[in-house]
Amino acid sequence: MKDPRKPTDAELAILRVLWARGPSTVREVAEDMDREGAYTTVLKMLQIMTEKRLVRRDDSARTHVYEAAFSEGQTHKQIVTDLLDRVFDGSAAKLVLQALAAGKASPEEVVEIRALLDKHRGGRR
Amino acid sequence: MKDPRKPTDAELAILRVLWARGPSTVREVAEDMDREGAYTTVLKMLQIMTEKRLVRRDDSARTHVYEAAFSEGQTHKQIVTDLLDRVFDGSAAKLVLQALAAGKASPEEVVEIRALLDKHRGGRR
DNA sequence: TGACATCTACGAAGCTCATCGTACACAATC
DNA sequence: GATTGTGTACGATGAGCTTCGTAGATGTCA
Repeated sequence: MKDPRKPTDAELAILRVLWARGPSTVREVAEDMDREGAYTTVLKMLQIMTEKRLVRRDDSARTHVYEAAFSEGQTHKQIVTDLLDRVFDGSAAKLVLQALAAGKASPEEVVEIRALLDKHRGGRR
Repeated sequence: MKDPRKPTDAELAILRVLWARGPSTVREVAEDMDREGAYTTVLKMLQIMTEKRLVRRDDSARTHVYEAAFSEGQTHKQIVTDLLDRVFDGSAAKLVLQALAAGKASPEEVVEIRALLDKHRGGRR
């Protein structure tokens, strides 16, 4: 159990549903993931994620209800921090450079990013 | 073999050495990674990475020489693109937001990022 | 040539992830 | 109270990753 907040791909797929739906049962999560016949898979994943403390389980009723233990923002931040350390020598600038170089930023987003920077610099003053 | 350009952690560690050193032998790579008694491990990794086309091998001499198949920039871009799609709904702005929120960006880097943005907008015109 | 160093190849083992089948508990319904 | 539906628990499996030991080929040097 290295870092409890760095979910795998399958875990992330489930977390996405939980973030969107809020506390949910296994059935609800499974149905929100188009996948066929995946009920027990989702159940098992949620059980494992409970052990890992990625989700919280309310098992007071017969049908358990699961809830993400960390917010989407916290998790994303954790993922980025990890990536920064692991791949980009901790340099946020390098990462942003690649994000832009990837050509996935629309002009609107560039404007948005600039606004973020303004806010950030403001906070640093 | 899903995406040949998305290396695992151990692969990345080796690629880092290759990017820094240029074409290298197994021994050279192994020595640049402090790890103890890792010679055959590095060899095996390089063999696997050759199969995956992550590195190129020159086996004309008895001692083979390995070279990264993709540049550091290409690889980083690939990693970021993947992350963007997998985690951030393809939104570069969300990713940058988290990078800044992670608090890993120094004031100097913020300046640097701003310069990048200027350049990027210029390219878009 | 014989001893030794260096190199590649290969297989096995331990691990995590992800998936699914099966078993069993409990509730509702007729 | 037997059947059917819905739920959890758990084990097995297969894939991929990483590590390392061992075997065997090839070069070096006294």
